[in-house]
Amino acid sequence: MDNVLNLEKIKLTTARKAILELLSNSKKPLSYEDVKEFLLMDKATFYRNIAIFEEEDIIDSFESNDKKRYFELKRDKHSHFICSDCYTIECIEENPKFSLKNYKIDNIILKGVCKDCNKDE
Amino acid sequence: MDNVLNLEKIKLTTARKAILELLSNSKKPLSYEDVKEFLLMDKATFYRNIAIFEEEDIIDSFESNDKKRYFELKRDKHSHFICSDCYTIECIEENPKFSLKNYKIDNIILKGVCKDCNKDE
DNA sequence: CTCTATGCAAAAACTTTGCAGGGAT
DNA sequence: ATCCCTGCAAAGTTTTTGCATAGAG
Repeated sequence: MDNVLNLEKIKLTTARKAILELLSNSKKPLSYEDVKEFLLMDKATFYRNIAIFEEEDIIDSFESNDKKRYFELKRDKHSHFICSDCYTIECIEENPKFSLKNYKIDNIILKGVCKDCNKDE
Repeated sequence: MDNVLNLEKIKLTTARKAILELLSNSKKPLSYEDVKEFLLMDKATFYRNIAIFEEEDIIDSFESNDKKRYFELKRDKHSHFICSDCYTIECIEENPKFSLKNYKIDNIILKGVCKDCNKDE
C-alpha cells in the first residue's frame, strides 16, 4: 500500500489506509455510500481525504447517473459502462478508439443498458 | 414544434412550449441554470415537465462533472465531450466505434480537456 | 508545542415532492 | 365539475465547510 503514496507529502493515517485498501480491493469504482458501512470515519474525513488523493493523482473519480461520485485508484486507462436502469458500473478494459484534434481525452463513459437489464426488457 | 409532441398524451402548454423552444434552438445540452433566466416558470414546473418529456422520449439528459443535469432534444446519435476544467459541453457528431456483446449503448461521454483549456496549460 | 487530521453540525447546490390555487374543457 | 398544470415552500440527497478537539512528532 505504501508504495502508492508519496509519503513525503501525505501521512498514511488509519483513515487514509482504510480508504485506499477498500478501493484497491474493489474491481469497480465505489461511491461514499458503497463504502460507508465499512469505514468508521465521518463523511467529512472521507471526502477530505478523497480530495487530497485526487490532488496527488492517486485516485480518479466521476459522476454517475445516480448523482453520486464514484472513486477508484488510478490505473491503466480504461473505460466505464454505466447502466441507466440499475446504475451498475463496470470497467471496460478495451477502450473505444477515438481522438479529437487539440483535445485531451482522459476518460470515456459509455451509458446504456447492461446485459442483465437488457435481458429483462 | 407541434410535430415533436404526441399531442394525444401531452398538452402543449405555454411552459412546455418555452422549454422545447429553448432546447431546440440550442446547439448543445442545457441545464436548468442555463435556461432559468429565459424561462418564467418555477423550477418545479421545469423539472416536472422535463420528467414528462423524458418518459415520452422527447428529450435526453445526462449528468455532467459539475453535478448538474443537462437536457437536449432527442436527435441522431451523437456523443458529448465534457471539459474537466471549464465544464463546457460539446456535441461530437462522429461517434467512437464501440460495441459490447449483449449491452445496449445509448450514449458515449468523453471527458478530458477541451482545446481552449488545453492551450492554457 | 505546533501542525495536521478528525468529528460533528451546519451549509451549500441541485432536484423532487406536497399542497393548494388556477385554468382549460 | 373535473382534471391537469403551476407556483411556492419545504424536504431530500450528496458533498463541502467551519470550528473546536484530538493526536502525532
